Amino acid sequence: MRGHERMARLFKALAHPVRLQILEILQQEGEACVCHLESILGKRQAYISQQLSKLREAGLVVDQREGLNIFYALAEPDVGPLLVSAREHVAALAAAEGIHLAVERPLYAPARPCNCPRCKPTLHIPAGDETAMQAQ
Amino acid sequence: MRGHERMARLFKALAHPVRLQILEILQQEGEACVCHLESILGKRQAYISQQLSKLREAGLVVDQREGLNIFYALAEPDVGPLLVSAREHVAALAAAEGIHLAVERPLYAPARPCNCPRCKPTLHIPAGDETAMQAQ
DNA sequence: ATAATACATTCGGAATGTGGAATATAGCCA
DNA sequence: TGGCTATATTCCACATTCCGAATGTATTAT
Repeated sequence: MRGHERMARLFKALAHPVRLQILEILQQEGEACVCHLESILGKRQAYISQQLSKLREAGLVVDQREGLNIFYALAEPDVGPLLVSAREHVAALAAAEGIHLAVERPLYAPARPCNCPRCKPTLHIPAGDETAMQAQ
Repeated sequence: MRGHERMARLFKALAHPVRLQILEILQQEGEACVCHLESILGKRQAYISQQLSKLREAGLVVDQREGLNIFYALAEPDVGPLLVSAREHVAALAAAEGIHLAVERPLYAPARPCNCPRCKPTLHIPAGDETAMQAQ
């Protein structure tokens, strides 16, 4: 397959706000189970699973079962650097429009803590704070 | 608008092989008129214009009329670094699959030289050579 | 075996993207 | 003015993606 088609497929997988959020969470937390993502994003479980499926097909994440839970993590090679580039570009574009976007990644915490065994109870920001990465 | 939606819109604009090729050509040549892109890519003029329109809406390219010709160039801030990141990621992924993709950008030349005033007749590779960036 | 939990998949209608064909517009020249 | 050239836009059929609802599957506990 041509390189451009591979790149297009990669960008297609990334062209969705919820998928981007999932990747960001995985980049920050290292790994997360589905219930964790569900709690953080406040979306239905099936919906999260659908988006994870797309990310899996694109080779962007890997999954590992551990009892009832399935933990997801960024696949190697890591998309992290690419996401950083994209964030910088978007921030620069927004700055040129006079809009300020937070460049640093937001700290995620589940709205309601999920009860998976490996869920740490350390919540970084109080639930309901959604000002990060938001246009002003 | 949320930062993730901005990023998703950016990736959506990039999620198309012909648009990626156009950006690559502009990155390499600095600027190009539509007839030039038409000659290089071997696509219909209206089709090229459609893709350029998408790139314009996404704020990725700027156009400048010069007589009958309209010259396109990458907008500032430049998507170049982001494309480099993406190319590296795709190349690393392909390498992990045992497939070799050329990482360096291919040199483009029109199949038939177009007759716009600023078209240089320096052809880098003979017409018809399409092995660059192709899986082996 | 049954139930419960955590996650995945399938289905279907609405929305969006794709690309061909035809047509429109803008600038140049006679 | 009219015609020519370079580029843009509109229209349309078809394909794909999105996301809610329902259902399926794997694992653990009782």
